[in-house]
Amino acid sequence: MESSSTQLIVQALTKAIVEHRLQPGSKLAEQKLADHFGVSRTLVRQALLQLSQHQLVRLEPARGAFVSAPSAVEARQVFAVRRMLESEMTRAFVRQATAAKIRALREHLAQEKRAIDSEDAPGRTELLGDFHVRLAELSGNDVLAQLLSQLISRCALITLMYQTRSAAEHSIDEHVDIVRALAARDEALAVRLMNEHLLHVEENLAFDRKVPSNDISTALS
Amino acid sequence: MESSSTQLIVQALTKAIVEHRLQPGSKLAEQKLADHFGVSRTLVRQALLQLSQHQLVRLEPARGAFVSAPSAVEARQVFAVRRMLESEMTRAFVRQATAAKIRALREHLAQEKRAIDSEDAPGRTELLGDFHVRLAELSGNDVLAQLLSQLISRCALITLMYQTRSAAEHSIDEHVDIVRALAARDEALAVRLMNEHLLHVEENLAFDRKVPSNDISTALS
DNA sequence: CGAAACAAAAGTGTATACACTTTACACCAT
DNA sequence: ATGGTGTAAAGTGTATACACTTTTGTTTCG
Repeated sequence: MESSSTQLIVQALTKAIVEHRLQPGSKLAEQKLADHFGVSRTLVRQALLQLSQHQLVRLEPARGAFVSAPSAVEARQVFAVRRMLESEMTRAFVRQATAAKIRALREHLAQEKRAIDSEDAPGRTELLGDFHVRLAELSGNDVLAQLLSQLISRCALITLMYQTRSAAEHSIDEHVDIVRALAARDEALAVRLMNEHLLHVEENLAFDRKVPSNDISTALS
Repeated sequence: MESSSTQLIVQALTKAIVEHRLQPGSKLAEQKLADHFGVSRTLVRQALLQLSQHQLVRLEPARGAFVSAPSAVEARQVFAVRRMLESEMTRAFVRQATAAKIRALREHLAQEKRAIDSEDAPGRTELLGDFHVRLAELSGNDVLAQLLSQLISRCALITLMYQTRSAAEHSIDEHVDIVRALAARDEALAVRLMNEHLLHVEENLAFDRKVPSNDISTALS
């Protein structure tokens, strides 16, 4: 079992959703997606089913698939879980940090800094999220890394609506501080900074925006 | 989209896998399952796809679906994540515990005690896991509850191979202690007990058993 | 007797067909 | 004009068909 075509569709749609080219609430019609990707509805359905499990898509019986529009409550719960996982993950990282791992993180920070000037908000948000995923991967717990990766995709859906450029800069600064603490093997400080960082990100969300609808073919092309 | 038939199949298979009626490594042939549930392969495939996302099933390209047999490393990582989530969950519970919630937990403990005498090992393991899921649900974070529910299913797959009756009794005792601490609103103690409990469960695992194979129709009937 | 090669059977991967539900729109009555 | 009704179009839900891959069993050769 398992087709990589399906996986490609999942990735393409995930990217489009997380980058808000497909806006929350948009209808994802199976035949249109099938035409766009040049496959049958079968594979599209498989992909949509997966995305619904990742909570990026909502399936309504007999009505079809729609890009998720997470509620404020849900958003806060996701962030709460992230804080639980990431504070401990930070602790784990410090305990087995190596020079190579620190170097990898520093390289990522450089990438973030380069992206800050671009007008590409989705790209920025993606990179900011990737920092946390990278940290999870480097922490040596694959299960954690995969879980967190999904949670962060989910966050991106939320964050991108509200993240301002100044907030992005703020996040990068905090990432820098965290890496500094990690490099110094200062467990307590790193954990505290990570927690505060996540709280700051959450605080910067304004849960009172409109969600327009969108067309598929323009968003994916 | 979304069929409840598919969901029924997922639940039936999840139960069978978690209770070890379908043993790790067993082949899950689509047509056999389809015949058994009286549906077409289409719905079975959807179910298997979901189960693979829950890590209860492994899909091998062009070879089919097999019941997962988590490695020792993976098991330890899952437990590590559980400790991260559940210690914080315990903290959250204490902060908003009510008499009703404590009562609900006590009722669950009574159920566990009743099950301890039965020969039904899968049933015991299931109940022991349910305690943690219940706690998550009562803690008020749905996202956490759903995540933990999946992790615990995954654990059951592992645990059931090794859990002895004495270990089960031990777990129940620890559950009782935890609830006592929760009722006393003793946050620090409850968190500590939960952490120790999870460590004990993990310690009791012996990662050196054989995994026999199995037939579908007998296991599901 | 054992191993390699081939053929048949079983099984997966994807597309398509068709029933049934929802949505869109035009038409009619008020 | 407006609101409701009926009909056509579009879309989803499930089954089936068919190509292609893997597995299995048999036959043949060493």
